[in-house]
Amino acid sequence: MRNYSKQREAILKVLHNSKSHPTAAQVYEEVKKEIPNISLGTVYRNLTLLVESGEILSVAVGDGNDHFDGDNSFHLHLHCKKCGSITDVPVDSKTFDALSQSEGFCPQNAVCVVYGVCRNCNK
Amino acid sequence: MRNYSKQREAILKVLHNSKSHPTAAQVYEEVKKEIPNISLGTVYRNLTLLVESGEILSVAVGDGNDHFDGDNSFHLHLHCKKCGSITDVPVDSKTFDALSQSEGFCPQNAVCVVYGVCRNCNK
DNA sequence: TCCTAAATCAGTAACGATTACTGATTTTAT
DNA sequence: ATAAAATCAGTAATCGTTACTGATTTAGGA
Repeated sequence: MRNYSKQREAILKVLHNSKSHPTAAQVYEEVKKEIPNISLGTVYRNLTLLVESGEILSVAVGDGNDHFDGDNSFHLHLHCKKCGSITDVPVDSKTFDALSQSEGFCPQNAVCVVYGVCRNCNK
Repeated sequence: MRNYSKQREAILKVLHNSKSHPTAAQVYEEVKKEIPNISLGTVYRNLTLLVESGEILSVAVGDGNDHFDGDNSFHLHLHCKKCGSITDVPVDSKTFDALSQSEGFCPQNAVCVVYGVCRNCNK
């Protein structure tokens, strides 16, 4: 039973209008432009709710902060170890083989996590 | 200029002998069996060093803890939202399409991060 | 519209995984 | 053997995140 909330709406809008995969703190700064007295705790709580409902994705790239993605479709994230940028790439069977050519991105390593329910828990 | 250290060796051995993708605290508990007075800080510092040198992988599944993988080859991780297990799966072009059949795993979502250096930073 | 219960909020305190610091110990190369 | 650099154990500090509080907003029935 989830009620409407202006704050959650604004947070979702920030994510839909951004391609930079902001952190919770960055979402907070951005959403403050629309709702100046919003609380950082509110941002965290709603980001968690939106991740749980599948409306957004949480992306951990190992820089100590969670990043959030308003695009919840299945795609890869290219994370640059120098500038820290996170770039979306659609997934197809050639993607992994052809990253250097198609994206000018030199892949060094990758961590992919597929979320779901395992065989044992499906029984 | 990296020196040998018995502690780092033992940590690496724990990861190579494990398929369960332990957290830092779990590595600490395991490595204490061999080096009882090892410090948790030492475990964290060496895990960071090993990740930086590419000898191990850090896998964030969104449960609040970093998990570590002694297998640094490119593969997927299946994370069960019920039991929290993390399972390795080799990557091939059919993998994403056939997860449910081949692994009995029902994929709900996925976050894949490819680490590397982007086009701009390669200039 | 009015009213009540549930949901959400802002603000703040607490938590806990991780990092930084200290002086002692180990490693490596001379 | 010795000295500089690396690493260590132990502990304190950091900081992203979560939990708690009493106040406010939402939703649905009277």
